[in-house]
Amino acid sequence: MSSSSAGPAIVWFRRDLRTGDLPTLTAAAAGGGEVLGLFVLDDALLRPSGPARRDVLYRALAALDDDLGGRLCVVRGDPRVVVPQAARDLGAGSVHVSADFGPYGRARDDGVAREVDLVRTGSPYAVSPGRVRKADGGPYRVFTPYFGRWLDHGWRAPADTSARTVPWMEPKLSIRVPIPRPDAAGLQVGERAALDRWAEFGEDDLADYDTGRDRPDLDVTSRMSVHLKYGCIHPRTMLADLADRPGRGPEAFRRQLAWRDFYADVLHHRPESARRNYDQRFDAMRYDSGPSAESAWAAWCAGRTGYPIVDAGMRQLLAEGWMHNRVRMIVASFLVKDLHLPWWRGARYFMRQLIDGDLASNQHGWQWTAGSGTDAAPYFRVFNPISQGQKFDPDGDYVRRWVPELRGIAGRRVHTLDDGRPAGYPDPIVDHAVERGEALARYGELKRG
DNA sequence: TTTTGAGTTGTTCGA
DNA sequence: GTCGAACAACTCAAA
Repeated sequence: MSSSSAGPAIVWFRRDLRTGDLPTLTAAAAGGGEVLGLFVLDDALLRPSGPARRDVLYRALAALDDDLGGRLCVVRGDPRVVVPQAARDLGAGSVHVSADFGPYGRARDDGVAREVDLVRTGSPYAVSPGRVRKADGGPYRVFTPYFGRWLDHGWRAPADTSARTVPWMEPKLSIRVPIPRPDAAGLQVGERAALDRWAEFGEDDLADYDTGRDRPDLDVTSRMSVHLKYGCIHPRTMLADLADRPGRGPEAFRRQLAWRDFYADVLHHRPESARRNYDQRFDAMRYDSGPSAESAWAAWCAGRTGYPIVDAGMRQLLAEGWMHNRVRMIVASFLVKDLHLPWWRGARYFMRQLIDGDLASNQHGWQWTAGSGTDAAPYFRVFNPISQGQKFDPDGDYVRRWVPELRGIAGRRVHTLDDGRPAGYPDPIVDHAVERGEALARYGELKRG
């Protein structure tokens, strides 16, 4: 089959909900005919997403539909069935996608490709998984050398954006369903919102990103993760801007974009590591179970552990569907090393709650904390939730923002609660010093085992 | 071929 | 209060 067939071309949107800097669209428009914009609501992906991320998806779809002049065609079902059906109904010559490298996405796309002419152009990454290799051809397991090759690799300049004005086809498919439209109030997502936020971050906080990014109280991170999640902006667009910005801040931000690519690369080479320990020696790790473990789990989820920085983070997650990265590490360390619960429970909970939940970054970030991943933290690196709070939320503003019970306590004493706990705020559910020792003992067993 | 040094995100202890 | 050492084991690149 060939993309020069008589019928229209289909652009099947997935994690690329934009029209600018979109190679898929350029490829589809090259045939000169009409283009149908298609999105598939796939329950296999929607179910584990949780309501907050589904809401963001619907917002991004609504924005894309507006950009297409109301011509985005949304259908529901298994893509292996409905995409070929759409192609048949329209007599489409080809279906254009940007490549998906996740375990589910790859299997799904291989299935669709058996039925239609599926043309993969580009991916959601600056450097696609599998393209950065060691001299011996194998994948990297350590970030820093990966980063060196990643920088050498470079990325193509932003694609021609004139394809924005392709002749979008009227979506007259019978299987079309309406786009769920959340309230106009709330988080702004979509291509325009992503570009606006990126410009705002570049003006306000990028220059000091290297130091400010670790301070949850200051709230000066980019908050671009949610826009990257559904491809409302491509990292290539951001890297092109960063190239004109010297300094430590832009450099630190470029590193963060490389981490996103690194973890996608790791997952690409080891798809089973989304669910299982990357380092299988950790399969022998002892975890707590039973009623007291479940009650600790419930306290962690609800933000009622009695450790202020942990509770602030978990409550921000519940309220915003987002948590500052430094605090993600603190709460993850607490679940794994203070409560002795398995990383994948925390990872699954994050994937349900987070609006930016990205499988590769989330699962491997958790494995980094647990020590079972690539480039993992040394096992003895156990975060102390009180000193982490004092160091990164030095005036206690972040804690007071998210834990109302503690608003009456001024300054950094909100972390130590030296003068007692306000009524209604729980006592610590565990003793950190004791559980740190317990965690080290269990890690020690792995080495001997 | 072998060796050497460095590596996102830390804490505690003793001097 | 500050400071360096110790807390493993392994990957990877450069010498």
